[in-house]
Amino acid sequence: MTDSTHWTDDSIPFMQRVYAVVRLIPEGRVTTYGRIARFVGAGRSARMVGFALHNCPDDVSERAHRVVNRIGELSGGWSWGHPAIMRGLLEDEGITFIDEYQVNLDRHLWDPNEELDVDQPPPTK
DNA sequence: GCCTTGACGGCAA
DNA sequence: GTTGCCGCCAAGG
Repeated sequence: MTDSTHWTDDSIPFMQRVYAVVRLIPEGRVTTYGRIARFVGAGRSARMVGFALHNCPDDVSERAHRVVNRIGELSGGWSWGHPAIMRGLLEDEGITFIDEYQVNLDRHLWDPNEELDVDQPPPTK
């Protein structure tokens, strides 16, 4: 395939790659910033992932609550106004928590590196 | 145009 | 095993 658009395509803005991954997060699953960063070829730039989501469009914001840090904690829960809102959304999707604001990654972790293929181009919305 | 901050992660001490 | 620092890249002041 002569796909000019793949996950590690340099012609695609980093933030846009992050948005694409977030949009593909299945309902009832969670992922981490580091996993996404590594998948898009950002390596250790997990910080950018969070920063990208801070300026994300509304459609991505709808799925951003499924993105947590490496320990499954609701890092910037206050970005939605209150972490309880985020927790409620996750619980409604069937996500279980090992703590008040810490999800059970061992049970719901969705790793793009495992579930997706770099050769499979994003929707490129 | 330069410096600081930022939804984090990994490694070193 | 825990705490702290540095690194990553981008955007705002």
